[in-house]
Amino acid sequence: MIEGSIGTKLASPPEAEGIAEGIRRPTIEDVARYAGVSRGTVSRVLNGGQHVHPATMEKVLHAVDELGYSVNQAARNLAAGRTGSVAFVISERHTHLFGDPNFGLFVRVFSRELRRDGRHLLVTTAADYKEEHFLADYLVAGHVDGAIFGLPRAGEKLFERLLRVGLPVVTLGRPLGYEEQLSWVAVDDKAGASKAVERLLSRGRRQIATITGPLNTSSGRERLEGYLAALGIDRASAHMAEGDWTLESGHRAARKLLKDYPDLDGLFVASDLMAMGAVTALREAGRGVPDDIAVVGFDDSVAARMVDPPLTTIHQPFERLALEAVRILYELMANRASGPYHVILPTRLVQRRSA
Amino acid sequence: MIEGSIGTKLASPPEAEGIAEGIRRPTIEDVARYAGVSRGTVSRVLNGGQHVHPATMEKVLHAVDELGYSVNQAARNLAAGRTGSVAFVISERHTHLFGDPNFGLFVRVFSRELRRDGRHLLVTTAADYKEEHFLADYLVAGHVDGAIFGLPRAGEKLFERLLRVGLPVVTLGRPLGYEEQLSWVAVDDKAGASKAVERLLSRGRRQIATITGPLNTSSGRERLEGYLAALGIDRASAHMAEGDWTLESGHRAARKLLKDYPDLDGLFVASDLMAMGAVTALREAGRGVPDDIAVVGFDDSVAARMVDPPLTTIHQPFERLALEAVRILYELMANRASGPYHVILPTRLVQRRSA
DNA sequence: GTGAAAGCGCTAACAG
DNA sequence: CTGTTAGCGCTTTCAC
Repeated sequence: MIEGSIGTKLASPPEAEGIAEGIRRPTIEDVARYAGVSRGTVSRVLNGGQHVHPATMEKVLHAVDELGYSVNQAARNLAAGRTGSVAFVISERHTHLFGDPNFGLFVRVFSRELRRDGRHLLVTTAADYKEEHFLADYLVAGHVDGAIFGLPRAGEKLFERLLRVGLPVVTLGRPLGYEEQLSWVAVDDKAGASKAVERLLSRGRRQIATITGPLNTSSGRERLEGYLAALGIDRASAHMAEGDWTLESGHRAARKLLKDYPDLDGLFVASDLMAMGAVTALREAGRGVPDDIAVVGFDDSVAARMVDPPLTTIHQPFERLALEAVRILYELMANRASGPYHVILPTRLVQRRSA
Repeated sequence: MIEGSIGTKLASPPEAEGIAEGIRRPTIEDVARYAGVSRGTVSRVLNGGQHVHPATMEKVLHAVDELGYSVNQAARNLAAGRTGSVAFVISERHTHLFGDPNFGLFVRVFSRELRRDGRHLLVTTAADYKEEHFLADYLVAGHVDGAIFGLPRAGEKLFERLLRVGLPVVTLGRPLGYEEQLSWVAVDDKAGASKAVERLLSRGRRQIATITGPLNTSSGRERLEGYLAALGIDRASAHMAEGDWTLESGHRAARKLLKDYPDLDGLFVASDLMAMGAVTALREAGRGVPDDIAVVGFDDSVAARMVDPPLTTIHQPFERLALEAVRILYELMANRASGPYHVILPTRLVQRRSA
C-alpha cells in the first residue's frame, strides 16, 4: 500500500524549513552534537535534568530549541519499556455518556493532566463481547501504562485479566464485584439522594416516591438507600418504581407511581434523564410540576438546565472526580504494588424550579 | 518516581500464566525460535505474509497463537517510521460537540475503523492558543500518521504547518480559508436549509424568518443561503437574526425577530440548540409552537427529540460523514501526494411536532 | 522463499 | 556530573 520511503516523502515539500537541518527530524544525536555533549546527557536533560550541571542543561535546552527537536515517542517507549499512554475505556452500553457533556469534561481533564508529562490519552470503546476481548488483549499486552474505566460494567473476565498482569486501573464509579481489588472514585450516592429527599421534605411534601436506577448497579442501590434513610423507612414501605436510566423508563415509572399512589406530591428520580421522562408523564396526567408534584433529579446534567421547568437536582463533582482518578492512576503507575485506593466525593443540591 | 525494574514487576504475580514462557512478554524472537524460522520471516508473516510459503506461514501463525504473541507497537513504529495512530482533534471552543451524542458516534466509528488494521485513535483537545501550538508541535513531530479535525476553526497557523509537512489531514466540515488545500467531508448545508424552509411553506406558513449561525462560518453562511434560495429572496429582504449556535443566542434572536416581525408564523433555526432557546422565547411571548409559529431546527440532535414539542429538524448523516472521513484519511496516508478530496453528503428532513 | 544483519531513536546502567 | 555502551523489538534491505 505504502509506496516508497515514507521517511523521505514526509519532507518532500521543497520549502526551506528555516532550520538548517536538512530533511529528517532532528534526533537526540543531533542535539548532542549541536550542544557539544553526549547523547546520555541530552537524555538526562529531557528526562527531568537530574544530575546535570545547570550550564550544561542550558546549552542542551538551547540546542533543543534551536533545532526544533521533539522526542520520538516510539523510541522512548521501546527503550524505557513504558508506552507513554493511558487508555480511557468506555463500554458501548454506556454510550449515553457521550451524550453527556460531562463525558467531554472527563476527556478534557484526562488529556490535560496526562499532557503535563507528555503522556497521551487513548479513548477506546468496547462495543461487544468480542471487542471487549480484543481490548483486554490490547491492555494486557502492555500497550498502555494504565487505564481508566468510565462506568465499569460487569466485565468480570476483563478485570480479572487486568488484575492478573497488575495493570494500573482506576474506575469511575464502583466496580461491582471488584470494589475491594480495584481502585475507584465515586460520589456519595446515598448522601446525595438523602439531600434530594430532604429538599422535598423542606418544601412540605409528605407523599414522596422515588424512581430508582437499575438495582443491580451500585449507584442505583445507593440512591435508593439514601431515599429510604432520609424518610426513615425501609424498602417494604417505600413508594418506588425501578427505571433503567433512560428517559422512557422514567416516563413509564412515573405513570406506574401515579396509578399506585395517586396522592403523590413529591418525587425523587435517580437521574436527570429519567426525571425528564417522569415530568412529561406527570404533565400528561394533568399534574403540574412543581405545584402538584415537586421533582428532584440527580446528576446536574446540562439537559436538566434546559428543560421546562429547570430541574432541581444533585450535582456531581465530575471535574474533581476526574482529577482524583488521574491522581490515583499516577500513584499506581509509580508503584504497582500500592493501593487499591478508594475515593468518595460529596455531592451538592442545585435548586432550580422543579422543587 | 518509578522504583525497580518495571519490566520485571509487571509480571510479579506468581500465578502460572498457562504459557510456558516465563516472565516477559513473548517477542518476535521467541516466535521465530518456536516456529523454527528466522525473525525476518515472522515479521513478513505479521505484515501480510507476502513472499512466504503457505506452510511456513501456517507454522508461524501457530507459534503466534501458542505463545500468545502480540506485536510491540513501539518497536514496530520505531523500525517502520510509522506511528500506528491517528489523532482526532477537537478544539475547546467546540466543547458543545461533547454534549452531542454525535460526537460519541464519531469517536466510535473512528476507533472501530482504525482498529481494523491495528491503528489507534488519539482523542486530543486544544483549549487555547498555547495548547494549539503544543498540539501542532506534536502533530508535525510525526507522532501520528494522520489527523481528523472535528469542526475546523480559523487555526490558520496550525493548518499552515500541517500542510507544510504534508501530514494527512481531513476535516469534518469545510475548513474556511483552506477549502482548496485540505481534504474535508461536509453535509450539504444549503440544500438542507432549503428543505427546512420548504417544510414551513408546505405547512402554509408565509411569514418565515430565520435565526442563522455565525456568518463567519461556512455552515452559518450556507444555511442562510438555503433559506434565501427556498424563499426566492435576497439577503436584503430576509427576516433574519444572527446567533452563535448557543441556546442563549437562539433565545435572544427569537425575541428580536418577534419584535421586528410581529406577524411571524414560521421560523427556521440553523441549529437545534438555538431552536430550543427560540422555542422558549416564543412561549414566553405567548406564542404557541407549532400552532402560532412553526419551528424547524437543524442537526437532529438527541435533545431535539426530548424537548417539548419534539423538534422538526434536518438530520445530518454523521455516521457516513465519519466513515468518509476515515476512508479519505486512509487514501491520504497511503499516498500523501493524492487529494485533496472533498465529500458533500445529503441531509434529510425529520418531521416531528414543532412544524 | 528465507536468513542475516543493519539500524530506527532513545534510556539506563556503568564507569569514571 | 558526564561519556560510553548495551540493548529495547521490530522492519527492511541484501544476499543467497
